[in-house]
Amino acid sequence: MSYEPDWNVLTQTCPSRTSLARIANKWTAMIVIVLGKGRTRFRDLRAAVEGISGKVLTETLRDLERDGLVTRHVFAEVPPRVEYELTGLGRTLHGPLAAIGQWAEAHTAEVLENRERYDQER
Amino acid sequence: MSYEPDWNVLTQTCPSRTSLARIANKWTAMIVIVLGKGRTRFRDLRAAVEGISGKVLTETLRDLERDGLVTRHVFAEVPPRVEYELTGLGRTLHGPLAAIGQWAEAHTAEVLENRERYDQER
DNA sequence: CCGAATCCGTGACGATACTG
DNA sequence: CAGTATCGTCACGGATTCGG
Repeated sequence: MSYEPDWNVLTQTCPSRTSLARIANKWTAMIVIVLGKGRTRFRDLRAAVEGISGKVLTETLRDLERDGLVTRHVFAEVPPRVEYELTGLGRTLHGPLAAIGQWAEAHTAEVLENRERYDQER
Repeated sequence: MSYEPDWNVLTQTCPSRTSLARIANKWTAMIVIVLGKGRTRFRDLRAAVEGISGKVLTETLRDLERDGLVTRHVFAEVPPRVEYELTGLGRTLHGPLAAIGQWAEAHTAEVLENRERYDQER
């Protein structure tokens, strides 16, 4: 794995920032977390990521496919069936995103307390 | 460190999802990455996170302060000086977010290739 | 001069209806 | 069932102005 130290997400024009913007968002995180469990059908993905609309799910999956993080498997059946799966590249992203999700779950109690204290003080 | 298995970012109404939404965004990631280097003045933060507007930086820092991830130090000077610093809780988030940033920098070449291939095929 | 508030446009997101 | 299309809404984000 070659690393390009020239690329810096903090630099405005660096292409790496477009990658950061794509992966550092809640829908991408949740989708990749679910896909980490294995190949998943569109319908099940939509059910697992509670609250996501079909439109947003489709769009996010398209973007992930375009970036080579997800592969799309279409079955010529009626009713149609489409399954999504992490690519090798996508699997390298699963760990970091899962860590973010786990951080959120593990520290929410503390965060909620902090919010209450902050809101009371003002 | 107690972990609450009941909390699940995939559940629509779970409070942990509000935490996820806050930390899984590009501005938060970049700000926390910079603050990981140490206490930083607002002006320098704005310069380091290239392209961010003053308004967005202020708002994001307020939210991070509210959640207890960042402390705000105001100096009664002219011109004014305000410095921001990660809290203990904020430092526990630095690693995961830095990993996301490093992933973006490390895999952008591959992502760009994938995008070109995808766009040519259609 | 630096930090923050105000104003306002744009784009993301959700809901609905429709097609293959 | 898996999208696509259209539209309405609203939060995000940029430019500008204000305050100290």
